[in-house]
Formats: sequence, structure tokens, C-alpha cells
Amino acid sequence: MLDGRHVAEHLEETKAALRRRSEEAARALEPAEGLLSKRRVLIHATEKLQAERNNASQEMGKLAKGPDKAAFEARRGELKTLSDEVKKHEAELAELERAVEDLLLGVPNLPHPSVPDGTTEADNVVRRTFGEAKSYDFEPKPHWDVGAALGVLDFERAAKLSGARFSVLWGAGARLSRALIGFMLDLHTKEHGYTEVLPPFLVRGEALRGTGQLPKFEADLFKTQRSDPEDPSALYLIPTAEVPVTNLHGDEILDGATLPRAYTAYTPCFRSEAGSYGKDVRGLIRQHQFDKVELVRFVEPSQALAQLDLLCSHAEEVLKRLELHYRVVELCAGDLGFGAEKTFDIEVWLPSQKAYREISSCSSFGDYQARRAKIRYRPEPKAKPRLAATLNGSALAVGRTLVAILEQNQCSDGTVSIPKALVPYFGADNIPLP
RNA sequence: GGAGGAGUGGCCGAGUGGUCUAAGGCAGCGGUUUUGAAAACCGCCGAGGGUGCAAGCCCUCCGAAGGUUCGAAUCCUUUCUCCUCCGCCA
Repeated sequence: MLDGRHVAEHLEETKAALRRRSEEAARALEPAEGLLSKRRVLIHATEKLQAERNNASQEMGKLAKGPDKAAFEARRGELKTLSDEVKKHEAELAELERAVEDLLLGVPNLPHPSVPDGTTEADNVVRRTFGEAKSYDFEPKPHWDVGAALGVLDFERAAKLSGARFSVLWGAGARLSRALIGFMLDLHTKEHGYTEVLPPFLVRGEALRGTGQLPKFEADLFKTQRSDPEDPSALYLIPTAEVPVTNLHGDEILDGATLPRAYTAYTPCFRSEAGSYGKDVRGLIRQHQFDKVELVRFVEPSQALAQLDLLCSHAEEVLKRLELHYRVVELCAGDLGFGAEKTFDIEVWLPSQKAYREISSCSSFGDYQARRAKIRYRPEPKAKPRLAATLNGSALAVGRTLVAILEQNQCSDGTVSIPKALVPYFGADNIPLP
């Protein structure tokens, strides 16, 4: 969420920054100016009345103990009017605050000035590439064919259980998935200094509001239901570990000396993928449920961009160790996610599609999430609390990593070789034919 | 799922309608004293917001949201969390 005060004082500047995303984003801010100035006037009037009431109430305390009951009764009538006036103002102010909040919750983050201009994916900028596309002396198959031939990937039975966009991993496929999770978590905890977390997979709406998925993107989520369909305490399945892990420090004031804090979590992720019909209908790329190892960092705002480079390098390291060809793309302003101020996507090479596909997205949110979730830190022992900056990135999406291995490492005989770094986790150096 | 009990500042904890402007303690910070430390003593010590150059002043917050009242930490309603017991379960 943007800072209402900053918006009010720098309205044109803020609109210009939002316009880099889209006209629509800039328009979302239109009503802000009127609301915010009205709010200031109302706060003033309300507090004046409150102060008056407080003073009068104190005198009433004395009067109540005195002998003059008539004076007390007379004053009481007067104060009733004052009190009603206070309540009217408070109610009006509360309504206005809600309107401001609703408005600001629907406004995306400002793109960082360093983010390249552009409106679509096509305007994203390739920053670097690792390795190169292997050449094959045969036509590389898509992962669903490779996986089916090996007997490790089963979409038919998944459909029987749960419908489209689910998968069953069998045998070596399930083991490879587990090996990847273990490998990634070990790398981040033992070499990159992250603390491992295993959070809940169901969260309150409040947590999703903190990281920015709600109120705007409810349609992308799976919501649970107990006996009452209208139950406001219904829990949501997490769409990413970012949600529970970032909100871990919601409504807390962290000791500045403990920053940066770095957490890693493996979780399944659940996304309804509403509106994505027709995209990636085959294979493991776009699923309602998938596994992911996530990195989350809480940092001082001035460190955000440097920390984003660091986090991104941690995600890249997974692919380097797995010897998978990939590139890093910086998203243009128009392609940025709702709460992000700057994002690097890591895209892995899929030889069957002759294309790079997203396998990780690493973003800095500045204080956008922190303001929503009230994540603060105290720079010095006596200093005022400040909002922290939050960052996160996948490192990596497990299913897509499995896809990349099946595709990049497929051999002419139909087997798949396992990257060296993964052999200790997987227990073999290839997946043989059944 | 059922029956009870409890949520107060960083922590402990008093407070059952009127100087609560939330006692007291612990921890922390500054100071006096001391060769130094400890002890003792004195002071400071929550968050958010409004206003002001600033010092400051003002408002809100006692798990959360409503309500009663001239006035609510205190009374009422709803709700969340935790604890104990029962049931069920892994």
C-alpha cells in the first residue's frame, strides 16, 4: 500500500510513476486527492470536539461527588449533545478512513525509477544468460512425453481425482521432486544463510491482504469453506509461501540489528488460475497445485535493491548447480506484479518449445507490503520504528525445475540424466526406462 | 464438537463506571556516587495519528469489532487467540 500522506503531498509525481505501469493504474488514484484533504479537515474537527468532551467529563467527575445535583443534571443534558456530535464526527471519519484505505489497497506499487519502460512482456530486458542450449542429435520431446515414457508423470489419473491442471508423480518422478526440495533447502540454509521455515498452508484473508493478493485478486485463490458459506473467517490455501512467511513478522517491530533476515520455506502452492484457459494446457507448467521453495528477506529500505541482486543470485545458484541453461530478464514497468517495485524473472530453457520459460520471479516490494502488514524495525535501540522492505523469490518452482531436467537432460534412448549435484539426493545418476 | 477460564505497555502484574493523565515491579537507557564494578538513589523508558521550524501541545489505542452512558480497561453483545477438562482424531 502506498503512503497516503506521501500521495497527498506528491499527487502528480505519484500519478506519473503509476502511469509507467498503465493508464488504469494512474486512474485508480484519481479520487485520492479529494478524500485525503477532506480527511485532514475532519480529523481536525473531530479531535477538537474530543478534547472538549474529555475536559468536560473530568469536571463531571468532580461535580458528581459534590452536593449540587441540579447543576450536574443540567450539565449532563448539555454534554449529551456534545457527545452525540463527537460520535457523528467519529463515524464520518471512520467512513472516510475506510474509503481512503479501500482506494489505496487497490493501487499498485510504484515502479522503481531503475525499472525499464514498457507495457508488455515484449518490453522486458534480458540482463544475462547462463550456459547455452544443448544440441541434440534427435528431436527433443516435450516433458509430458518424456515423463509418460518413463512412467513418472501421470495426468490422466490426476484428472480422475481432481480434474484438469493436476498431476501425479510416480516412482522416480516423486523421488526427483523430493530430491529437488531437499537440495534447494540445503543450499539455501547451509550456504546462503537462510533460516528454514515450515509455515501453515492455510491462512486468513488478513495475511493475503498484507502481501497484496487481497482484496484485488480473490479470483486467483482457493478459498475454503466450513459449515457456513458466508463465514468471514474462512481460510485460503496459500498461492505462494511468500504469504505466510512475509506475514510472520506482521504487526511486529524488529530489532534493526537483526536485519537482514532471510527465510526459506518449502510449501505447496495453490492457484485457481482463473482466466488462464488456453495457456499451457498440457504438462506441468501451469497447475492448480505445485511445489515451490521460496526465499523471503526483510531488509532496511536503503538496501532493497542490493538485497534483490543477492536474493536473485541465490535463486540462480540453484540452476547453476543443476547445470541448467537459463537467462535473467528484468520486467518492464508495465509487466510488474501488483505489489512489486522491481522484478527479475529467471527463465529456463525448454528445448521442446525452443523457448525460455519462467522458473523464478524475484522481487523487491520496498515498503509496500510492510505498510499493509505493519512490518517495522527499529534502526537504533531508541529510534522510531520504520517500515522494513520485503523481498521474495522462488528458488525454485519445483515442478518447473523437474520439467527443465526432463527436457534439457533427455537422452536419445529415452532416459534422463540426473545433474551431478542432485545425485546424492536422488540416489542414482539417471532415470531409466521402466 | 461440548463445558469452563483467561487476554492490560518489551516482560510480569494491579485495576469491577469518574484526576486511568493505567499503580507497582523486572528488563533497558541516562545520571549521581565509586579507582572500576556492584549496590543505593534520581530521571527517562509503547504504538499510530494531527499540529508546529522546534520544544511541545492535542487525539486514538487495555486482543478485535459494535453497543450502553455525560463519562468505559471496567457493564452488555459479537468475534479472535490462548489455557484446562470432555469427546473425536494422527
